Amino acid sequence: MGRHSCCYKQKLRKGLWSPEEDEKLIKHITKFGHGCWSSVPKLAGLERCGKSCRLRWINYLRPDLKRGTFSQQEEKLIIELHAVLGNKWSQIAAQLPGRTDNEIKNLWNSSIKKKLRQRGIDPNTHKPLSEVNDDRKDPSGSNEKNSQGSYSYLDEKTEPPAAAMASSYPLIDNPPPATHEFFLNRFVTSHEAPTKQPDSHHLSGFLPFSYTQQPPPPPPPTESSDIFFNTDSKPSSELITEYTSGISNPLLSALPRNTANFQQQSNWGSGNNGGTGGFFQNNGGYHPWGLTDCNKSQNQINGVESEQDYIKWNDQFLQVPFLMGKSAIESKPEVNFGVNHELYHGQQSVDTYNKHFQRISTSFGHFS
DNA sequence: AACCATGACAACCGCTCCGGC
DNA sequence: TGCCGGAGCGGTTGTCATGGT
Repeated sequence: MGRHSCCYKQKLRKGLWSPEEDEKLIKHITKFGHGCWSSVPKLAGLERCGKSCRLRWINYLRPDLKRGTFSQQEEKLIIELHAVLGNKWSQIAAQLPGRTDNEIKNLWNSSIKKKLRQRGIDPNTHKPLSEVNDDRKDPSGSNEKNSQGSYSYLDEKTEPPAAAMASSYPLIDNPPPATHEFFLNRFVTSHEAPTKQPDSHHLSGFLPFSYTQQPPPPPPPTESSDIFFNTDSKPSSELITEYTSGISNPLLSALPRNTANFQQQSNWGSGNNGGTGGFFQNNGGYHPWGLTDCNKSQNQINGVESEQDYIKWNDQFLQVPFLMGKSAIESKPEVNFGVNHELYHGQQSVDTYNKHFQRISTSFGHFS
């Protein structure tokens, strides 16, 4: 327990990642996928533990991350999800495409908590502070609605929704009785009826998506992923220049922010990339992060894999078309995993489905 | 200009879970 | 069945930027 076993083996770097380390990690994962995280540092030439590499990739380098400040809608959603799920940051993050659990957790702790308290809401229980403090009975009568007849956590004239969550959820149309019990029931139900016609395009494992007004998730690829999946991509050096010189390409703005800061503070991006293939080295269209398996031979991972193997590998990647873009979905509709239950091979239990979804969404980030 | 407080965010740590053997 | 190692999660700490005094 405790520190990851790989960390004991050698002196490993800790602390902030340098641009050079980032580049090594990105290059390795875009080319080979991460496979076993414990093997990544060695293969990528990093003096880091695998755990650190994983964290850096998932929370920062992954191309499908949505950078930038959270929108008010996102904040609302986080609050609503937190009311249901508690500090299950990874599950909350799963409902916010492009956001990481760490990011959400930080936002919660640094900002949202405070906002809620200012509004008189206890961030832990989502009940009025007064109710939490003196445990008053029947607090519902004291709650007031806003002009729209609903509660809003983020509006200035906000009243706590704890007792009236049903009417508070802005995303919910004709809501059921709110409360954790409802959601828990919903959760159970979703697992009990694997063959049931999905009532929306959303996964039903966590939330009552049938009540949401959210449109079905669009055929995935995020803008940022297009950078990597683009088969006629620009030379990497050009991309780097474009990115580091003012983010002229909107697609590139989705990339980590402080790499640009690093650029200011170091010579990263100045052309001295150590003679490597460049930051965004293209791999013929598809990049297999997250889908390697630990059985892949070291030789293959070390860059001597055959073309055929690589094609197979890309084929495997195509099994997750929602990450690949519309064309991938159209070409393989039968494996339209992640869109609804029926299309997920129809036969598999929802448990399996959810499990796979969890795994893949974790590995790849989240579809949007 | 120097110091301090605060906030945002990146990263680490400790732990649990899970699959393979 | 128990052990082990890898992956992942949530809590916490560290670092840096910024604003106020």
